[in-house]
Amino acid sequence: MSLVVTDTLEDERVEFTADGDVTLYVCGLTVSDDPHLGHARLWFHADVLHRWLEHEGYDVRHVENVTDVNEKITARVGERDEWTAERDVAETFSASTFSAMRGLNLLRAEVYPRVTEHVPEIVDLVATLVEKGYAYESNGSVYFDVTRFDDYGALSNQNVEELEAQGEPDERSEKRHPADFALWKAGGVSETAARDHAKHDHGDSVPSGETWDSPWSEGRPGWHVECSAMSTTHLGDTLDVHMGGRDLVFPHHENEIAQSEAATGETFARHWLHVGLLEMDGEKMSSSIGNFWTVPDALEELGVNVVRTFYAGAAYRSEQALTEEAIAEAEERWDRLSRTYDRAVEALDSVDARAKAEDDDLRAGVATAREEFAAAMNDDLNLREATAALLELTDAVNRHVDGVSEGGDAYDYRGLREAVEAFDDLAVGVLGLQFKAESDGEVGLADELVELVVDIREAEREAGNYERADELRDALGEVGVEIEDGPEGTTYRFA
RNA sequence: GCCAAGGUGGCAGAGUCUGGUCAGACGCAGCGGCCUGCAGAGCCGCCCAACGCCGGUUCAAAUCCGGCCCUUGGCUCCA
Repeated sequence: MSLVVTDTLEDERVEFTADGDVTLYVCGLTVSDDPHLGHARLWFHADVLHRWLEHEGYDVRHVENVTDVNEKITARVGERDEWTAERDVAETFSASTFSAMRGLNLLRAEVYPRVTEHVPEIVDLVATLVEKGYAYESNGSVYFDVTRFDDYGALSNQNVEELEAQGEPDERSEKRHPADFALWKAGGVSETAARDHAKHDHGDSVPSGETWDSPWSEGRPGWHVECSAMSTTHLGDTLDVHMGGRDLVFPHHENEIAQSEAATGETFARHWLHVGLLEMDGEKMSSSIGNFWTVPDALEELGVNVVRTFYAGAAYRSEQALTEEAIAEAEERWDRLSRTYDRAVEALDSVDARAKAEDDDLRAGVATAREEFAAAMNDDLNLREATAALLELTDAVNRHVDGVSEGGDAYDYRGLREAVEAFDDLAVGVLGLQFKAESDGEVGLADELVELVVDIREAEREAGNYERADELRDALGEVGVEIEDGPEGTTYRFA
């Protein structure tokens, strides 16, 4: 079975095609602030695509840029004492971005290129475009001439004639066509821009940011050209997949196509995948609107597994609303998966590998879950359906374990092992969830103490002192230990 | 105004390309049962109910065509 994806350029579902190696470029972050859950949504879906392609036998070369040259970054210079230059601000938020990515359990990309390290490549690309007649210099700045590129607007279905002006008012007079966009801008960040984007008062010393030498002027690279230069540098002229947020379709990605294809004459990207925006209170989550949850805060409050389960609840191409209900649902789904995984591992630990009992329901459940998971993933990465396949497997596992503890047949060692392998392969390997259960049999001090309390409570229960027993259960609950009384005694787990 | 993505049961979310075989699966919320000292977890069952609106094509439309309404995004920095 092959993977079908929704391609923005083709405007429809298309079969994913690539040879054994897949080049994946993700339009990354401008490091001017802590990343929020909207950014993380793109990362998550790129990560799951990466994981699924590897699962299906592809070698994935994943590159994600870090935009560390931007007027919003410059605008924050001086906000803290240690931020004396644009690079200081960028460094702070690059660090917080990478830390957030680790916290989200994202597979590492091969390279995280930065604009500051690719200025020569950017200048070369701009020079090529000028030589080929696709760009022109004006007052030391260089603009892309959209009228020279026939397919301009194909990605976003825009008509060049109807486009409004791109860029700041002061640069419009330098352009031949209002839709032309900057490849290189002479000089530093304008005082207006630095003041507009600032979160503090600059007073008299307004930062203008770093500038670089070029054939046209001492200046700064345009935003769109960075991605073209960096993706080509690391992944070649044609990308297999280019991913980004839906809000970047126009003008950013449209401009990338124009620059790259004008320069190389090759198709820039075979597949364009756009991730829908995360909404909060009916509008998109955005730093500039202020309705955002930072990744560190969300991880602290919900944990990586709930966050990832939440994202898996909606298709990448759709919008997704972040609501209390949606989070509660994700918590329930995750708890259910993780409890069942723990039960399966525990049962597995308690049986002899030579155990011969067979539970056809369990074994069929594993096979079905694997088939349905794969079918869902190949159907345009339908993660909710894929998760549903795993949740159906939890039913089969629970039925089996319940059946045994209620006096039925013995455990089906092989069936349980296959179930745990399926969870490890799919939930852990593809969805990037992390189960806590370890079957190493080690007992730590915490376990011994909890068992001590559980024993005391058990004695109270036997003596009929339920009030006292409930107090102990509540007390354990407060320190994060869940107690469950079952047919075969009391079990506990660290929540 | 122009461009794009959507509008399906209480919520969430498939199906729309390839008209009929599914308005399906999973989950949340709700209801009942088993189990239980209670709770939780787990299992089983229920949930009469929904295809934004108006036309058209067709033996047949959630699915195709036309018009309209609404939501979100883009057209300025934006994942």
